[in-house]
This record gives sequence, structure tokens and C-alpha cells, in this order.
Amino acid sequence: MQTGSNSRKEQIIESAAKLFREKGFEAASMRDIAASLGIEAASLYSHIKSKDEILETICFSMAGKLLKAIDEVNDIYFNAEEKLGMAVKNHVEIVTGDMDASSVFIREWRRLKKPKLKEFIKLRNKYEEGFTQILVNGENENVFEAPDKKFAVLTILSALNWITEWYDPKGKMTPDEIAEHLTKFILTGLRVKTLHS
Amino acid sequence: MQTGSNSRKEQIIESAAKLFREKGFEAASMRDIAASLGIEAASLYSHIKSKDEILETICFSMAGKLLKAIDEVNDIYFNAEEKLGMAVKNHVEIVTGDMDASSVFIREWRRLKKPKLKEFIKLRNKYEEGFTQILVNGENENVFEAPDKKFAVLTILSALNWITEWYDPKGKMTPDEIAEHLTKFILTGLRVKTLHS
DNA sequence: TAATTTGCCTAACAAACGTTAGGATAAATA
DNA sequence: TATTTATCCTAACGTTTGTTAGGCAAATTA
Repeated sequence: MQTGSNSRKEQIIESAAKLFREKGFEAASMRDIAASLGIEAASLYSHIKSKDEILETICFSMAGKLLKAIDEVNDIYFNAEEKLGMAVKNHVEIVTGDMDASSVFIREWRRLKKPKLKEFIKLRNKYEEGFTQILVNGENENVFEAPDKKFAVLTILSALNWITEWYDPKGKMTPDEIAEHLTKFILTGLRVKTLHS
Repeated sequence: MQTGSNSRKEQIIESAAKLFREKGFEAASMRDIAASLGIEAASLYSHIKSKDEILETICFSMAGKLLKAIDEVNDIYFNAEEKLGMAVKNHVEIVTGDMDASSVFIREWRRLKKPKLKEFIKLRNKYEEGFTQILVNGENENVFEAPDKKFAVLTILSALNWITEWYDPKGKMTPDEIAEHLTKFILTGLRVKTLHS
């Protein structure tokens, strides 16, 4: 169990992610996952410890990718607007890059068992803090206005997370375009330039 | 089964909504729902036809409330900015008014069985169209700028739906304040008034 | 060649699931 | 008072669930 068997384990997790996304974590059975790989349910246990372990792997893998990305953005010394743009772009790329895992990450993390659940929530908060940091920067640079930072971050992340609900890899919008539109939307909103009344 | 028994049925649906929210539709069993009411699982079937029926009732009840609200907004003859503000306010009020049902409505609708699922998606699309209509009005009035209307609506709704993930009735933010902040955020975004560079 | 590891199998388990059948009790209605 | 209705019960059903035990064949390693 060093390098070769990892490959099969990754296949299992990939198939599981697809099914967890389609049917939900509880509704997708070990027999379903096994069937999608053409093997018996019991055979899965040569590679994984439990169904819960699969969910944990998916959720923490995604969390790791996102955290790494936001840390990198915050470490590089750019202005706040650029940082926000990069953070959005990274998030969109990661999410659209693996829609199955992302959907599970966003919808099914609640089904994690207690000790892992707490750990996961900690990572989530860390990610949110990464965005808060950018908003603080923006205020110091006098380019952002966000009295309630927690609220602003939640609203921004809602748009980012909601992508898993509608993004279609075969659709006409590329991840880059989504990121661009989203950044523009977050920065300027709907109203046209001129203020009136 | 005319008016009196409805009361008990509503109690069941209310208890079920709470559990569906906490544990998810599949993880919350009929025995769990019954236990939370102090009765046996089999007794539930004097009042409801099936577990699926409970989910359907919750999802379609919420959909009905939201659709009614957006239709009212679009029927009343105001300008687009006012309409958007009212639509947001109504949505926030409905969602925060019943967090259990709302969470189920947003997270668990996927578990609806096939004929009902299609019906539900139709209602969802109708609601989205209600918002699109407002954006179209705004463009005609020359106060909104949204080249990709579908994208804009999805982004707005993401913020509205995400409320179920963080709103705390005991928190310091009232539904009205949330609606106000959200409307402002959608209309003007983060950037401060003056454009620079 | 011999020994070990990998990847799958069949068989089975105990538990939990949604749901039905049939009956009891108490309240509402006639 | 007689009858109906509402609400709950116990017992049981057939299925599906995640998981374990034990074994077998092929590939890998020594």
C-alpha cells in the first residue's frame, strides 16, 4: 500500500464523488459505488476503511486545495482589488475543475462524523478569514467599503459556492469568464455608473 | 380529515423539517420523527401517506410562498430598483421566518421523486424568471447594467439562498437589516464611490 | 522457483429502514 | 346512547444497509 494501490483508491473516491453528488451521501450505497467500478461491495474494503473515510477524503482534499490557494494570494504582495480577483479566480478554477468533489464538499460535509466535522469547520473558518483579510486590506487602501466584513465575506462566498449548482462544463461560459463576471459583480454590482436622484 | 387532523399533520411536518435540516432527508428516519413527537413510527401513517409526501409538502409549500411573493412584486407598478428591494426583502423574510423548512427547501429538494422533482424544478425556474423580469425592467429604465441576465439572477439568488447556511434568529442581525445590506450589496458592490486609475 | 502481496470473490451478519395490518381507546358527533 | 372518527398501539414484513471473515488466483518480489 504505497504508490500502486493509491491509484485504485483514487478511482474509488472519484466514482464515489460522482454518486454522492448525484444521489447524496446516504442514498449512494457502497454497492452502488462498487457497481460503478464493476466489482463487489466487499472488494472496496481492500482499499478503503469505511464509507465515512471516502467522504472525509473528498471534503478535506477540497478544503486543502482552497486553503492553499487563498494563503498563496494573501502571501503575495498585491493590492486588495488584485487579491480579490485572484482569490475569486482560484476558487472558480478549483471548483469547476472537479465538479463532483466540489458538490460533495459543499453539500455533503454535514454528514461528516463528529471529530472530523469539527476539524472541517475549522478549515472552513480559516478560509473565510482569508477573504476577510483581503477586505481589511481593501479598507486600509481605501478602495473597499464593507462595514460588516463577516456579512460581506459570506455573501461573496455564497456566489462562489453556488457555482456548483449551475455550472456546466459543456456550457458556453468558461471558468475564466465566470471569475471575471463574478469579480466585476462583487466590486461594482448592478447599478450603472451615474448616481441619480 | 378536514380541519382538526390537519393540525397534527402540520406538527409532523414541522418536526420532520427540523430533523431533515439537522440530519438530512435520508438520515432522519421515520422513527426519529415519531420519537421527536413522542409516538411510534407506525402512528405517523394515520396522518401522512409516506416519507416522500412530507418532503414534497415542505418543498412545495416554500416554493408557493416565494412564487406568490415575486408575482406580487412584479404586479405592482414600481420602478426596478424598488422592485428588486422588495423582492429581496420578501425572500429574506420568508426564509428567515422558517429556517427549518427553508433549509430543506434549498438543500433537500433533490431527493424528490421523479414526477414531483420535475414539477418542482419548473417552479424554481418560474421564480428565477420573476427576478429576470426585474432586471429587464431595470435595463429599460437605464438603471441596471447586466449583459448576462441569467448569470446575474443566479448570483443574486445565491446570496439569498445562502442565508439558510448562516442566519441565526438569535444573532444581532434582523431580517430587515439583512435585506437592506443585501440590496445595497447587489446594487453597488464593494467599491467606494470614486473610480480611480 | 518460492514467498509475498494485491485485488477481487462468495457468504453472511446484525442493524436499520419504510411501511402495512389489525386492533384498542378515547373523543366527537348523531 | 349509539356511532363514527381520530389517534395511537404492537407486531411484523421484506429490503437494504455497511461491514467482516475467509479464501482464491494472478502479479510482484526475493
